Amino acid sequence: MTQPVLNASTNTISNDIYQLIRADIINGKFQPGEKLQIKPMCALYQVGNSPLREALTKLAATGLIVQQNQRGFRIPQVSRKDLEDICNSRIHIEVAALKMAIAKGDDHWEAQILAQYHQLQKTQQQALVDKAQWERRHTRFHNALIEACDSPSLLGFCNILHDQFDRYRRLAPADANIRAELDEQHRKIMLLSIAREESEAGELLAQHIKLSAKAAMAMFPK
Amino acid sequence: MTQPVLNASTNTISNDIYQLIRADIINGKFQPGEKLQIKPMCALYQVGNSPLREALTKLAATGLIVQQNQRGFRIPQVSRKDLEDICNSRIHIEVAALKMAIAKGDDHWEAQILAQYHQLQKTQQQALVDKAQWERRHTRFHNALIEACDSPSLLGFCNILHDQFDRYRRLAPADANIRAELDEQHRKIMLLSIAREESEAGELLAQHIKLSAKAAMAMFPK
DNA sequence: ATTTAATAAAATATCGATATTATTGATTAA
DNA sequence: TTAATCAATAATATCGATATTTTATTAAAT
Repeated sequence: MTQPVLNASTNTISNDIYQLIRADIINGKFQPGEKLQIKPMCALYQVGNSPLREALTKLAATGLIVQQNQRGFRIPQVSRKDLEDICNSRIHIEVAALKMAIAKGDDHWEAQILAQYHQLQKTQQQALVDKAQWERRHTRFHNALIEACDSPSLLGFCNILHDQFDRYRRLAPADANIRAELDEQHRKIMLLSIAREESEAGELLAQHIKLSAKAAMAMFPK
Repeated sequence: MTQPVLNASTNTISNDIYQLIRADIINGKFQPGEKLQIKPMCALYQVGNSPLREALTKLAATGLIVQQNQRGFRIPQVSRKDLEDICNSRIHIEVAALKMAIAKGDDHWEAQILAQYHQLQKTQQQALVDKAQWERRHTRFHNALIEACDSPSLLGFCNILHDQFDRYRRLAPADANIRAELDEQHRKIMLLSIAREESEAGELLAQHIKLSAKAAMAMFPK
């Protein structure tokens, strides 16, 4: 009796394209407020009507797209209020998940944090930083921190918020000083987590999220 | 210059059917683990292929359905572990939202809580309680409590968790004693919230959620 | 000029048919 | 028997075409 093997089965077009569009939105390939018309999108991604719509529907459910009845799909507008909401919720939920992970994490959890941090470091030390790779590894590092929280629902919410947050982060110009401080925070969060310093790690993660949002926040008037 | 009027526009079939299927799942019209085949579902809901799939895709994104690549959709299995996760996350997020609402809520918020509580009461006092109506009003009451939290993302997560939680609740047999205590908790939560007793209201809501889950939890071995 | 109405154009949402993939059942080999 | 292979059946996912709804354009009216 073999296990159902999760669903490593063949990917669907709908699913492939969902991932593609998701990445493109986060990476700012579309403007805030931009209309995503069906026919042009089909042409752009080389797929048919149905799988495209399924992908957009799914993205709408995670807040990376907004859907209006009979009026199609568009990229959400950006605003200070929205960013503040995402930022606050992310702090609230991700910090809770980190504390739970610190309470429950095992050797494998610790090892994964170290592994992902190492990979992130390696990417940063390259002469010409591969932006897409950095994004992927940065996400993986943050996920590794909370993975042991043992709560699928919280992990799901963290992913949703992370995606929305990243769209804002990539919208803002990079700042070398802030970047350096963020990197240092990564290191400290890693060490504090593995040292099981629950509240200190949580507090630092909260600060880290706030600092990550700083550049994007500056784009909006108070 | 007229406002875009939200999207009160014509509903789509996809959207109508999404709401219908969502309600049917929460109300236990399908068995845990049951396969949702496309053709039979089209026949059952009297709609075509595409809008059905879009509705199912959306439901999968909120966790009320699971999707497997190339193997369609099914109702999620139930388990103690899953229920515990949903219950804990709901406590964590909904209590936070309540506290924020208590901090920020205005007259309108207070009035809405009173109004929704009153409606819920009225439904309960009927000779023959209309189950569907009670569910609707119960959801509205809980939403009214947290609505003023001013966080769209937290409200969204609360809705997702509420739906998943309700499926479990409706799975378990009703217990008159527990029901009476839950009703009394509603009253107290309402009063404490309007009295701005932040931490007491939060604590009671947490207990309320735990007690709501009690009957369902008893269905699973420890 | 600015709104209102009617028409044309464009876009969305939906249908019905089909290709692709998974599942079932039968057949053969170990 | 059990396992493995292949064909048949059934189900999913996708395509292409069409009906419905929205948006843009033009003409008429205040």
